Amino acid sequence: MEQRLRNLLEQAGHRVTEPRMQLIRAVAAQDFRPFTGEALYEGLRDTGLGRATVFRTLRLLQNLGALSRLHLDDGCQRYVLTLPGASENGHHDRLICRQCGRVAYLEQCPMEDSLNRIAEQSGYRVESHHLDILGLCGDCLAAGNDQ
Amino acid sequence: MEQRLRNLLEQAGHRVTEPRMQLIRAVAAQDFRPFTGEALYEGLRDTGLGRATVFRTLRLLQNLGALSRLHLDDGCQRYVLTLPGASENGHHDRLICRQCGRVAYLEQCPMEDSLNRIAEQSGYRVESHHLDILGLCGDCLAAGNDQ
DNA sequence: TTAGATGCAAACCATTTGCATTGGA
DNA sequence: TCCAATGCAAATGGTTTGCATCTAA
Repeated sequence: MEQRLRNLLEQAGHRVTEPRMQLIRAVAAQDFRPFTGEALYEGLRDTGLGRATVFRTLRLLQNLGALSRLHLDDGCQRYVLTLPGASENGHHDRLICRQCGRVAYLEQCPMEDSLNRIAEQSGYRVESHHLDILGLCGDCLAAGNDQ
Repeated sequence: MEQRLRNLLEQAGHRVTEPRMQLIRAVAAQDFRPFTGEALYEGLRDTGLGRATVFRTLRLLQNLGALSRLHLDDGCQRYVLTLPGASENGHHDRLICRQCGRVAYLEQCPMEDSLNRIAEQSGYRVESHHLDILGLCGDCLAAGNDQ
């Protein structure tokens, strides 16, 4: 995962700097658990990374398709790692556990069949979509956190 | 629409005050076009409404189910009117025109069939979901704004 | 060598809060 | 009457910007 992010930077013509690698390591360690820029900055504070660098680099990684934002009721300031290659079809269909926060990606888009019908009925030219499914993941159910 | 919002307030035991009615009129005038709290405040500034009242009341209307937030790339600070009764099933499936911004609601949830299958395959207990479809509406297509 | 990246601090912007005052039920 | 709602101003929180300095390519 670190390698993937590093490659993304290089291939887009951005420099691979020490601060960026430090951030990349921290991001990779989150492993599909959402995080805020501020939280990441806190965790990297002692390495000397500046707040601006953290936010700038997160935005960069988002633009490169490696991170996406989560849209929960408390706002949309959380980032999550995307699945490699998932950005090719332009969207991410996600399952989000409201208990532990972990994000899983649907391998297959459940909307594909519906989109043509929706376009027809609505008169829209459908370009993309954004689907988040909320619930409790198997682990949290098993742990009895199921209320 | 104004009446609907007014009723929501009353039925929930909130007072129907002059400032709130002024805000409700402004919100109703937006007619499924998204708006930010700040923009609404600007438009109401000369009526003497305070910023805090605007934001407090918008949040109240959101909690009552009359407004929901839009989740676009530039953040999620935009509100839109919901369809009356749409909050009963707990979610809103939307079509959003990226040109004119107008929001349309899908009458029928295109996910219903898929959700059971997704729950089964993922081991999640699916509780709700959030679907936004982005594209160009018929009007904008007809107007030639189609690039 | 040199544009791109960094760190710091200050700026920014939307939103929230504290508090004394007002007004709807 | 009396508590919910208001307006103001100040605080907040997350994010961005300006700028001098540094460093990867």
